[in-house]
Amino acid sequence: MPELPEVETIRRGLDREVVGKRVKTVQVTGTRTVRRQPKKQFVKRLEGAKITGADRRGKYLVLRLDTGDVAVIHLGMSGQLLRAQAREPAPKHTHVVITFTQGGQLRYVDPRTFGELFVTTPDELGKEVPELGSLGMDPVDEPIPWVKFREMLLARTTKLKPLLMDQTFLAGIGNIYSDEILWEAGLRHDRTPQSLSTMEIRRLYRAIVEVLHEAVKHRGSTLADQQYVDLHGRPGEYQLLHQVYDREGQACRRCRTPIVREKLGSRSTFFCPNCQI
DNA sequence: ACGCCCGCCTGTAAGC
DNA sequence: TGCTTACAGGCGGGCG
Repeated sequence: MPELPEVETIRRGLDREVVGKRVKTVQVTGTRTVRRQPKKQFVKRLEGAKITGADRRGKYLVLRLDTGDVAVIHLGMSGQLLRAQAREPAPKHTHVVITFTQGGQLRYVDPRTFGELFVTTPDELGKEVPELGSLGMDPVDEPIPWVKFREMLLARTTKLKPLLMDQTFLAGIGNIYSDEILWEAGLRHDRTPQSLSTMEIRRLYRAIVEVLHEAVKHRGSTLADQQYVDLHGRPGEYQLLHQVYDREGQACRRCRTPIVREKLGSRSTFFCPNCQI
């Protein structure tokens, strides 16, 4: 479900709501959510720890702990983190509940169970967790120098859409934002980096930064299924500004041409056949 | 090293 | 009103 803007919105919520709090108890009820280490070890390394910071790397959330460990959260397709009071009934598919000494809980809810939580050390993050060690630059967290972007892009031969979604190229972009970025850049999903003019590379670079920043500003995209909500259960608003994603047959806001949906593999790609060349 | 396809899951909506 | 099928923000692995 969530891509960089949604995860960043949740990170900001964690910064306000759980950083500074101390973990009292941890309950793991789901069987798949904590799968990288024994559940007992996960619980033991969290209980008693104070959360000292909330970071994001691509689509991963990293909570720093005063024990020196870090708690890593990946939401997969349907994961939610929700702030709640202990007396409120837990929603269906609540798999992990973290209760704080000051009261209140952080709940991990995930119907499809693709997401996961684990506790590790900062050292192992880069080494023993390969998907985090090989993450590309994060276009919101660290501005990418233009020259470096052009260099990185031209070193790859993958078509633009799968390249944007490749987490080792750039971290945080998924199916929604790759389509939105390519519309903004006026480029088709199947162009190769080598086919781009300098001006087109510049447009792509600018579109990546602009679309992601705008989406963060509007607190991410919540689609009809309401699966993405922030810590307080509130939806985002960037879906109102989507130009192509989930707009098959609707008029392009720039040229009125109907938006086309194509299947690439098993996933949908939306684009304007007139504006995107 | 790549691109494609599947599997991992549940819920919802569309189609018959 | 069913029952069945397709599809959904991610990712890793296996295949050719």
